Amino acid sequence: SHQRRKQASICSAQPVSITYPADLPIVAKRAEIIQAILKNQVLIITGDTGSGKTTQIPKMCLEAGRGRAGKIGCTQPRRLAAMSVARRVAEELGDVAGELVGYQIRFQDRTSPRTRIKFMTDGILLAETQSDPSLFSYDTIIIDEAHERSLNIDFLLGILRQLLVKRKDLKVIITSATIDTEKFSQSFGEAPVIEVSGRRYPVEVWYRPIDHELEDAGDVTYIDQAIKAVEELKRQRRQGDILIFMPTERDIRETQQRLEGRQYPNTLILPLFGRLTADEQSRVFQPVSEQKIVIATNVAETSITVPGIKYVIDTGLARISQYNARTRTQSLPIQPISRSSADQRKGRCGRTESGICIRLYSEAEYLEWPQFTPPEIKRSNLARVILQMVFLNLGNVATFPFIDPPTPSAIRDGYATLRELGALDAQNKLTPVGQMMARLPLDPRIARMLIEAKKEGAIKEVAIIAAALSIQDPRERPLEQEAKADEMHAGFREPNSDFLTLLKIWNTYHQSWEKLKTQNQMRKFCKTHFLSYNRMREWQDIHEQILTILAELGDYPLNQQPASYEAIHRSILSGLLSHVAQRIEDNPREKNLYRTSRGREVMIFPGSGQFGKAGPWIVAAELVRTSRLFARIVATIQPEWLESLAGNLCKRSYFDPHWEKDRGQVVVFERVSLYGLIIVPGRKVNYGSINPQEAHEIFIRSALVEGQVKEKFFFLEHNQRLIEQIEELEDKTRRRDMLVDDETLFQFYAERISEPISDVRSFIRWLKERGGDEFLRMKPQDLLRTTLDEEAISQFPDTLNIAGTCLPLTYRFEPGHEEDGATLHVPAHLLPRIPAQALEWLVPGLLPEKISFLLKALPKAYRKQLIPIQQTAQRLSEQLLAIWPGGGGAAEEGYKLSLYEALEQAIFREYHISIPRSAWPESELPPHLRLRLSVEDGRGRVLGQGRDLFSLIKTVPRQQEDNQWKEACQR
DNA sequence: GAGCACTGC
Repeated sequence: SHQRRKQASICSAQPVSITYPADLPIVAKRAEIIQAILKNQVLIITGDTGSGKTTQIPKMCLEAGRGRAGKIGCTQPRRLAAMSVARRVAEELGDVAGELVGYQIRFQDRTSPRTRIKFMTDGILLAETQSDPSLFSYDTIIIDEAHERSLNIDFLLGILRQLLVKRKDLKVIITSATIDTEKFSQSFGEAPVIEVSGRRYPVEVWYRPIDHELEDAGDVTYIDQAIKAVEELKRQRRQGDILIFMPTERDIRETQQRLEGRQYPNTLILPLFGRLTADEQSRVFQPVSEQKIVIATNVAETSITVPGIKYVIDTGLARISQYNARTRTQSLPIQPISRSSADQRKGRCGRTESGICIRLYSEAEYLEWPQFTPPEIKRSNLARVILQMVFLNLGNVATFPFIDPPTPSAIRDGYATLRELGALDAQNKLTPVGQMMARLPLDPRIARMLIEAKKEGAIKEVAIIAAALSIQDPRERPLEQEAKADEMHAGFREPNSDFLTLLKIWNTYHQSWEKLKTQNQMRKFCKTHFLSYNRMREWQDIHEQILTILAELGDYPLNQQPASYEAIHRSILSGLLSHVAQRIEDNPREKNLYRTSRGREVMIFPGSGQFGKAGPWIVAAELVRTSRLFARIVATIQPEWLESLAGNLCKRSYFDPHWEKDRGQVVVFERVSLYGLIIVPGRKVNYGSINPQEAHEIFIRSALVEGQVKEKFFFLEHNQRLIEQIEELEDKTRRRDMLVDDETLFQFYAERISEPISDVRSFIRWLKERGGDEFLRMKPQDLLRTTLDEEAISQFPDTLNIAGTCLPLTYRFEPGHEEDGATLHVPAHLLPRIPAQALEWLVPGLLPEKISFLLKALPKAYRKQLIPIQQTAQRLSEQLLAIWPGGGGAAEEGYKLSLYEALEQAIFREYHISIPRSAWPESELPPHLRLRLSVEDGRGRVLGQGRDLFSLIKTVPRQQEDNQWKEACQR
């Protein structure tokens, strides 16, 4: 039918006649819409894709007198749409795109000063808010496809809500395909809603739900169910094209293979998903005589419109990106879609004639599903949005008028990410680094890499890599040619880093460009190397854009020398510190399993050049959870690089602080971890600089109290001598209560060493400043717990006078030890002259205990007569001590009397009791109550030891008299 | 041992 055109003249300087294609449903509402534009600041228009809203509303704005004080800006979610819509509207206005009607997308600005209607991607408008925060260049803004609720759209809508208060002259029109207008209307002060019907044919819905019991048992899959649906259509000999929605590429390939296996006559089966090459994708547009069965992912839901679809088969499933702020993990789970998504899929047929939508789920399930897919802002890391907001001074994120405000935890996580990248300081204020990151059209992590690259002198390489990480992988793996593609790609592979592999692709491509110089030749080059020409161009464009901005920022010089592996990867790491992983060593069979931040287990993606080849530490450009958590684009790194890059993000713990004599320093083991990964297991560091007070205490205890120092200190030697003397007294008197404990020694030093010194060098310097160590020399009263009992000590002589010679005595107080008690040191030649009685008489200090023991161990008959034993023992001890023979004076004659004989005499004298010699339990005496002999030669060598004189005499060979003994004794 | 889809100073 012929188009009936409605004419109107616009009141503007340009003599343009505005006509409308009459068969578009929206044209019927023209007057109403123009009135609404005139009356309201905000207007919401809903209508399906066929309604003509995208092309006609801008024209109605023009007719309503908009586009004079500023342009009419129309945003589109996709570049292609912005471009093609602009061309069509220009054509309808009898213009060419770039004049009255222009468009701007990334890398392409087709507007002129005359442009009144500007189509653009929503990203462009968002970017314009950086230089024109109030969007003064527009008097009208149309946000098209607002129902798609991308991050850009939600951000723009929030900005517009704020802006409308300031700019009363600005008109905003929001268009949406769905009936979810309430939210939009409410957010914009109950703005009026105009509904425009779509131009649609009826679509019948058939529910063919999968049996979930069989599905859970693994007996049937949604692929089986989809094939059954195709069968049903085929059985009924239905002719139109079929579109099947599948959640993943794998499912598509499987479905394709199985359908091909059925060898339907006159049928063409085509896969459709984002990673397909442009050629492969374009096949769905070509008209063919066969019946087409297109098996597609979500691309076919909004991005790619497959023409002429008569039947839709919908699994009701999709991979939906999900960001979990708590675990900081991005996942791509396969999930049931929303009702609006299911309706959108259904709407992919019925555009040119009536259609049928076969749903592989029940109506009840459909009704249970959420009405809308959660907007992207609820499913993403907010770092980029927050950085922009801080940069543009848009106020508090938590109170910013988002239609669907992100959760507080998502906001916290976004801020944390930016602080970790150094874009914000601890007060969440923009840092100079953040300032630059905000200006780069890159993900904050990637922008961060460039800032580090400046320090590393690696901007040239990192700019190329940063651009590569911003695009889809340029490598293509066409169906049926995967092996060949892999083979060609292997030529680019760099041994340790997928990042360098990308760099190699770039370099190879550009070296060829130098040689070939024509676009056609480069297309060929790309084809033979299985690279996407378009993506290579996109890569180049982004690279150029990065370099332009760096040049504008200034002071980002390109390095002339090629950067080292380390420089490049340190730069990369600066943005990806939470994407570091360490191989899990307890599983040697699985080389590709790693532990990454927050204890997550991650596997190198099998498509990576590092699969099975990476080192113990890696960094990954992306961590995405699908069937498991995968690391994609991976490089081997050295953990030593991390500590300085991570700075305050590193957690340090210290263990086992101790004194090291050789270093003369208190050291501690330092463990450094980053997001739970131990990057330094334990290295010795000076504890004095970490915990000076505790280090000081350890220094005093180990170096001074225990004396563990290589260097000589006079005060230490002095104090040590004093201590030894007191210890000797303790050994003699068999007490452990004379010397003060270590705590007191510690206190002595602690009180006097006023500075928290913990190493020998500082200590020496400090002593010098103090003019000596006098004040650290102890006096006996510093070391003694009580005053000395000189009388008691005299009972333990240092020598015994035997055979005209005084022989040295030493003491030890250590029950159970062989040397416990008193030891008499005897020159071998004097051994035969030692009287056995000397051993019995022991030393005065031990005699009372010996007598007491002997009395207590007497046979009962005697013992009974001596009760109370303790008093008896004391009395006898006094008498015997009076005649103790070892003190000299009595000299040779001293030991004539046996101790037992003396005891017997005293007992008889006092108690008139005769004790026979055999009654004394001599053999039961504990060792320390028997004098011990150490037989030595002149050089101090021990020839024999023991408490039995006669066996010593038998075993020790005779020696000549030694003068040294005499001298020693006289000293 | 294998990843939905868009997009930008």
